[in-house]
Amino acid sequence: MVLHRRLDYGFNGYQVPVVPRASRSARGRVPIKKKFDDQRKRAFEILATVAGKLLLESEGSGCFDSSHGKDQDNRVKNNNKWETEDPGRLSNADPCEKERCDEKPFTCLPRMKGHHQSCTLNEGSHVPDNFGFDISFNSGNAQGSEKASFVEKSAAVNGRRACGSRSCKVGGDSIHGVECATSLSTPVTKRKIEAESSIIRNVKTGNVPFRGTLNDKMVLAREPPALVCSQSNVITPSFRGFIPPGPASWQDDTVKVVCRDDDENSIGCTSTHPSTMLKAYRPLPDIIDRRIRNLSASRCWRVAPNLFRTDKKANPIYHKVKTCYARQRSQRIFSFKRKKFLDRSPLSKSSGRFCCEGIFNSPDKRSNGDNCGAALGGSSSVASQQAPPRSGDCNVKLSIKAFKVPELFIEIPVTATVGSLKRTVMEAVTAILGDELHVGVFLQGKMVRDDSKTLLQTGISQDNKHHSLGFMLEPRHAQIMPPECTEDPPLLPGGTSQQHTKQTASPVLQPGSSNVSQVSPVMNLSSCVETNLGVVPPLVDTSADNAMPKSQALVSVPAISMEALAMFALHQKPGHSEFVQRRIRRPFSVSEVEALVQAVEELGTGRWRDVKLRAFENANHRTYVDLKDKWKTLVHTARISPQQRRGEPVPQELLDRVLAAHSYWSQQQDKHQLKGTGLQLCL
DNA sequence: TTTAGGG
DNA sequence: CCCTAAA
Repeated sequence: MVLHRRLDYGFNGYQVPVVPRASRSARGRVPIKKKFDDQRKRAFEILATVAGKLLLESEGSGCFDSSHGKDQDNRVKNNNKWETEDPGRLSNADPCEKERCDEKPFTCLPRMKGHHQSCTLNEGSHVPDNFGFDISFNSGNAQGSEKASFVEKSAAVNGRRACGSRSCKVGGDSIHGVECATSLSTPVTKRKIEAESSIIRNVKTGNVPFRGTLNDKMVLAREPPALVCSQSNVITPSFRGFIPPGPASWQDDTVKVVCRDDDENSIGCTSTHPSTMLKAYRPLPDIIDRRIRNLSASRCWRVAPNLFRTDKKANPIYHKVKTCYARQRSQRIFSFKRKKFLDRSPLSKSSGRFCCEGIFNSPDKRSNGDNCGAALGGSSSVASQQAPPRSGDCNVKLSIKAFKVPELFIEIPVTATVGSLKRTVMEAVTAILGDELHVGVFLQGKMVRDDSKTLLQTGISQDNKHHSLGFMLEPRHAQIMPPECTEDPPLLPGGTSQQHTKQTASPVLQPGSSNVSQVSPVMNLSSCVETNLGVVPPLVDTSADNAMPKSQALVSVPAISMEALAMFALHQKPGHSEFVQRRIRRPFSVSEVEALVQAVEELGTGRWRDVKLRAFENANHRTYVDLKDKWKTLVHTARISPQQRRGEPVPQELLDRVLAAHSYWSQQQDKHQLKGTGLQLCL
């Protein structure tokens, strides 16, 4: 019996504009211990950093445009203007830029109360301290408070305040500054990214002036990437002039949306649900921004040291940042818990690879030598821009305009809210991006699988083919293991299946729905299977305290699944132990709650280890501390009014049992205490 | 390591 | 969920 008519949305790729952000290394001092809100944010950060670096490197000497600040002072002044969100700044800016912003192209996300903030990087100028990168999606209509909060992020530029949330342009791409990074006097061309990884180690800074092509890119950027339901493949932005005549794979700024329902199991069969998809698409920037915002928020103190060189009076933000710094500092003792982290972090124990390290810095042949550097130094997906090879220098200059993200399938009940849909899409994308990323290269629509081939052999080095070179982000183990998309393995004791059934019947977007995503033939990604075989990717050591799949590209609706997927998207580079990651939030399902209640009823409170062993022995992601915490919240939940409860509703019956068990065991505890006291008194 | 409790 | 004192 079909409880829900489900809609399957296949997102045949997202455009992930490459937006640079600051490199950790350039930031100078890194906090001894820094906890990130979650791994996904870290993944985004990494991605953004990498991508942005690539772009920067490729664009070569991209620096701040002199028109926006011929010297530092002017630039800072401009920064101040940005900070005050003076839209009039645009009047002084490149007309194209203004136009671009007015038309809300994807590269010009509304930020900070709707004002686009951008500047242009040009050769010869410098990157301010808080020049940063982040990722934004191709939605020009991101709204709301998420953006505004960027205003809160501030940083110092060479001792002067500057808004940490600016948008700049690099070769047509927007750069949303998030935080402090390099020294002001550090030209872009000098900036390397050794800190994050050695990705660009071999990159030769492409000294390709992009001015000449800037407008071309702008033309491209001008068109909002409306979600167009078409049969075309995903398209990353490309130069119009370079659009290959070939099959739909290079249509402009379109994102294929494949919509399915239960009657259409055929992968290739697509229908269109434009309105729905547009809605579904929109939340992405919000999410991303939230991630970035949180990220920057979590780090706002990191830039503080620079601020101490500033003049308080002249820089109100100084206080804000300093306050933030002080507060965080007071809250956290920056003790470094690397060991703890390593012990707990699955991936850190395993591959320990940086997200893209395997791509750019792996020992294999896929990226070594100048070819790698060249390709990366300018890696260009779509908006490739190639300088004529100089004699004796056959480097390929590329510029990654955007990454293609693997196709994504979502199944969601028709009864789900739009908000659920948004969240689902977001989480799916997040999960993908949060995974251990692998960069796929496709040339003229075909994936280049042979990593050992040289660019020359592959044809990438040929000018006339450059336009069809693309980069795609794909989960590292996408081809290796079939990801699970079901809820956490039914690790609960007997009776779980019924609970799951109960859960499935819930109209709420429920994890237990056992959604099975469909295989994406395009991406060659495995489908989710309703098994708990625990297939282990060869590259990942699961001896750590988890048995969860680590790589999923296709994601089904369950939020928990999404969380689970993202959970292991931890890209930890050995030695970068400051990246202490917070575990992903994984709300307890009703069945888990039931199992917990049952165990506590039997064992009592205060025996969390036993509870764990009894009811969650195989749920490696649930520690006894987690169970204890959950019980605590359950008790609290049971005591508050149903209106005040949030999250997935717990059946009242369970909550009653919680209260009963809690009071009972509390009594028992009291009795024991009294007993002990009495004994002591007697003695 | 586990418990307990604050954040 | 995190952190940590205390057992």
